[in-house]
Amino acid sequence: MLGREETGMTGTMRQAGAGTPRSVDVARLAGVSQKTVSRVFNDEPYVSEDVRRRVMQAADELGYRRNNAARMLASGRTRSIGVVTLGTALYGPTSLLMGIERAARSVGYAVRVVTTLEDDPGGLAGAVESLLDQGVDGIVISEPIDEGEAPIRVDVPVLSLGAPSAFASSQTLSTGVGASELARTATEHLLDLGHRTVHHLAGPERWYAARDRAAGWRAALAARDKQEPALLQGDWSAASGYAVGRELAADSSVTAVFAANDDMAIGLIRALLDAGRRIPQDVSVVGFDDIPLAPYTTPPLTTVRQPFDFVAREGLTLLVHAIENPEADLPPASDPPVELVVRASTAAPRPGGSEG
Amino acid sequence: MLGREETGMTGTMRQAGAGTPRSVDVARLAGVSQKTVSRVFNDEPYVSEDVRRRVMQAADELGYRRNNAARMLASGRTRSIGVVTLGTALYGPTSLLMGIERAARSVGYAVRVVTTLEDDPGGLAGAVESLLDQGVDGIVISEPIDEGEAPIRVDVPVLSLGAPSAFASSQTLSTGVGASELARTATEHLLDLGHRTVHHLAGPERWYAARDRAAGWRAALAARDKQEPALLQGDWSAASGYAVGRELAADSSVTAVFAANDDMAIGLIRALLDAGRRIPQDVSVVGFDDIPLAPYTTPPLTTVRQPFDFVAREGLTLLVHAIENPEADLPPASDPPVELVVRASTAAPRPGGSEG
DNA sequence: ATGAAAGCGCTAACAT
DNA sequence: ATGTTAGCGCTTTCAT
Repeated sequence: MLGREETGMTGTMRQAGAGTPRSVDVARLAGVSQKTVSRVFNDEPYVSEDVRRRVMQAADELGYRRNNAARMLASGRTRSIGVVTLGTALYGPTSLLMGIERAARSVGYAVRVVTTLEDDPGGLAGAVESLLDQGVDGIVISEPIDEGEAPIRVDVPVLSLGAPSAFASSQTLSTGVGASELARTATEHLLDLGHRTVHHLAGPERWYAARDRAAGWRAALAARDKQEPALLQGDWSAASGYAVGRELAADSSVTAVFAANDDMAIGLIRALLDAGRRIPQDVSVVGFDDIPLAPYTTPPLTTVRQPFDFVAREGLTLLVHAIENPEADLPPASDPPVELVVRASTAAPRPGGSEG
Repeated sequence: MLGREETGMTGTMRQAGAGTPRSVDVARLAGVSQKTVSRVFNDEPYVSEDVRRRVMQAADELGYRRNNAARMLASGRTRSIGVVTLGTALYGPTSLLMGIERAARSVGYAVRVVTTLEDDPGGLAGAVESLLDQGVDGIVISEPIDEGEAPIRVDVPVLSLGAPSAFASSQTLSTGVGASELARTATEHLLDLGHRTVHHLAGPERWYAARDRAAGWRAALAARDKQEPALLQGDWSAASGYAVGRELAADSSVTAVFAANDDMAIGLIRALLDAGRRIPQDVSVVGFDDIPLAPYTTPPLTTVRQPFDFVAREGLTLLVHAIENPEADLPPASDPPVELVVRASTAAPRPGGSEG
């Protein structure tokens, strides 16, 4: 008594429901071989129209659905990519995540997400480990932070969105949002308005995104031989912008500040306003991101728009290319559009009013 | 010549790298059976400390990692849950998503994400289908929309975050953020201040979240025998709040409005301000969500805080319970805390100034 | 406390 | 154009 033929009730409940149909069941009903069912579902060539139709109908009738685990095991591919992103509702990272999901689904890839906390040491490594355990064909690290760790070896292509990657990988890709150039444009806008110099309210030092923006700001200043004020340090939050703003309000020599994101710009403006300084008459401020609220703040915020969707789509295309053509060269990434959105938070400095 | 023993190079490159170690390799190196390796990695009982250590070391040495596809196939469980969420960076849905991921990971579940576009008919059904194809043990639908569709049959537990679900499922769960009660609190705050009545700027009708808030607003009004003004219709965006605000500005009889989210409240305020009305002297407005920017707007926004993290964690706990105890009753959900955050956008109406 | 054997439901290679 | 066969790397019985 081996009971080999009595498969059907195998003890444990399989795939959420005991009577789930298999491809063999479909094959039997359609009067073809199991392999043919597989062919139909994978859109392989050499299947007659007639057979294809019969198979589809049988599948429909039974409510057949391919078992992904079996596919993964047999093919060695998961058709899914993992995304490591910050576990907060920040506009930038979130926009990137949504863009990636959309792009991934459109090319037949599923998305697994793991979040990190900013103050969790080794969080990135843990997140990547977890994705590797789950099984993914590629990984995208969105807006990475410099954790100063030893590189981890990863066997799948890794796309770093917004920075160089700390992960050694067979293929390490990287796309930027062109943050540095965007930052430069923002700074130049202020300079063009006639400001003597521009202060910069930066994001946390460990973020590559923050460094890029600071670099762009420096470049703009240097190109016009402007004096470079001390960097103002924020943490992306409006609260940090507010804190910096309170200090800045006392210094009447500052007439223009470029904040590394819109949230900080808004916090900064609130503090300045509370201190009785007028925006933009007394001080101009430009943000970064163009969040949906930017046009509605007081005053409406001048900012640079980050092409999140563009970057997400382009990055994902690169990653999928690397996954599916392991040896091939990577297609060059095109430059994202730079867009400065001038609203009401910037103006020329008051003549002669800039010196305290 | 069957070559059965020559396994090792099986033609196609398996799992991103040909030489990936299997559990047999670990077993061999540790001098135990393959099953024992499995035992160790699953924390099963009846493994001696000595053996456990040897296995772990061998695994470490080889860089062994369990193959998830094989585990899923053999066990019939994916240990992952799917999340359907709106593909935008809205604060609420995003916060829920992040909260769910964190909670899921803490109990050993991976998260698959699929986004929907609001104007994509049948988007929800498609998203759920896609998750089912990928293989998930449970599904959470975050902030669902009433698509008026026929219910779809799903074989896994479904958790609806913020609304009744349109999916027939073996177990359909549902947790609310207590939106209705929150809305009621917000409205009462305005009434307590002395306003004759309160207008409501609602979210899109198809959203259950919008309906809940409107219901809470109505209840508060009814409880005090206040006249119920016509509903103002928005779409969650600040832009829609702005549009409504422009119309409202002309009507001096409105002194208090409760917006269904902070973004719309901010757009509304911008329009009112642009029209020369003062906030809160001429009109009070309260928002909903308590987004991080709320304290920094002009004026700082009075709003009700949604307990996203609480709801996400609690909902996920429920879902996992349903997954792992298919027959058991569900533990009752505790009520989320209600929190009104009073800032500067609300005040008592000017005496006698409320009639145009 | 440990091991041997038998699949899980597919895809891949090789027929035909 | 379609079928046959042999795994993919685990977990699950069931022995011992």
